[in-house]
Amino acid sequence: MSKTLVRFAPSPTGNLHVGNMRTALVNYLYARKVGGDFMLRIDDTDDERSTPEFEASIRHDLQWMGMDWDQEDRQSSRIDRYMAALDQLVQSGRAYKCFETQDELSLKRKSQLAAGRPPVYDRAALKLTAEEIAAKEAAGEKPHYRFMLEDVTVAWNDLVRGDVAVPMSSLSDPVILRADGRVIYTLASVVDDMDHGVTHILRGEDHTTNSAAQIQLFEALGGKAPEMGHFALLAGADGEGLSKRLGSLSIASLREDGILPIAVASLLARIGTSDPVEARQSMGQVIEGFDITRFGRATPRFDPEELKMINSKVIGGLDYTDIASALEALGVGGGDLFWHAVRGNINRIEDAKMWYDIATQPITPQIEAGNVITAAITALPEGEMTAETWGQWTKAIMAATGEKGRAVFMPLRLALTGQSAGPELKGVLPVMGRDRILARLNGEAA
RNA sequence: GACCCGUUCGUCUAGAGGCCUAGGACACUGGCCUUUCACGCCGGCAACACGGGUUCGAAUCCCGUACGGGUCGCCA
Repeated sequence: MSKTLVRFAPSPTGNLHVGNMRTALVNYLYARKVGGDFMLRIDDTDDERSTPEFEASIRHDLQWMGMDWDQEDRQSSRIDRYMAALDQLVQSGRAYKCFETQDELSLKRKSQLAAGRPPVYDRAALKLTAEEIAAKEAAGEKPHYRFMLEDVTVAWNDLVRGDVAVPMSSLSDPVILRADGRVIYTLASVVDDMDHGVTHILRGEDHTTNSAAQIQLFEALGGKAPEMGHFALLAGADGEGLSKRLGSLSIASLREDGILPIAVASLLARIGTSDPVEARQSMGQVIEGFDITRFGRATPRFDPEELKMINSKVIGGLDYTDIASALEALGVGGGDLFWHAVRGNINRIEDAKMWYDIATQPITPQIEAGNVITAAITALPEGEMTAETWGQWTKAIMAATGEKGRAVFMPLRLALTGQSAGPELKGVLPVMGRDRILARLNGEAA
């Protein structure tokens, strides 16, 4: 049994969104769970749409997510291999030249559709004689090549969908080389998977029929298809296909919204499975609980609100050492004490800055009538505000006023922060400082 | 249009003929705890898309309908 190798094979024709990232993540987790290798393969055979910028962005997003890869390759560097494979298919009679133009083909499809028939290629090119082909080529017509499908039902045991059967009669012979000489992904991918020794192909169910054709391609090339797993695609929160609104769900936009990678991983690795979605603190935990057999066949909905909630939970469990540098970059002080006070009250790390500003920049206090504030002013301990100040102070206020609980607490919160809800004041007092506390208790905008 | 897949609490799902007066998690919600909030603990609300059939018995099997997703590219 060879070592498990899976791959994520994006084409650099756009930025990663949650759907892509889920595919990448599933592959990554699968590899890590069994101690196999994870490969990044850049599928850039479509050089009209592929750009270095998109490739860089994809790499950046993957790294941001905390995914590392053990191997990498790119299709544009393997053209020779693909041409050799094509040659092999031509020799064995499985690949053939076609001369229809794209217009002719789309016209053909249209009339088939109109007649209520599946738009399957009619293999007209197979009827061409050697002379006709020679004449066309002499006239300067460039052929494209198709792979001849065997008319059987291709079946396999899918890692997530169970027994799958695709009758090939419903499929067109796939084009594998374009008239302009560029290789099509269908062939390139199979050649790569064979050469690299990919053991499992895990991708979205939109590839199911592709897989059926490619299984024949693997065999025609003298190889054997890897294990396959096709998971259901994500839908939006309203049940609509995700593709219609990808813009707002790009990884980059999530990052800008202050969503942490581990929150994204926590959700994407579990959505559509029977395992509970929980906020994890590390990729190791996500890997540990991953099980591809838990995926269902139904289309799960991806709700950005759920991601936000998970993000809040992740943040609530973060230790100061985890994000000390991020806080420093934001200009948030107060150290461990302040962070612990604030982490349960924020949805994004950036929000810590908001509470820090409330503690350190002038605000308008809300002074509630009553004797609590008066007592607070006289009872405020002298000297440096520490972690112990809050306890001593409130105890003194309670003793002086006879009030307790919320009656003591809320007036203080309103006066000190101007808000009715927020982080534990115990951790806020030290950064606020005695002078500002006193001023706010006196109703000054300090 | 054809073909494939799907449809169980708001959400993700468990469920492979009697174990289901349908279980869990998240969300929501009531209470307890607590020097607010949160956490934690205890409780509650809440679903088998619809219609036929098979069967002593169906969420589970069959047929149909509706709805959703996917595929049908010289994209990947």
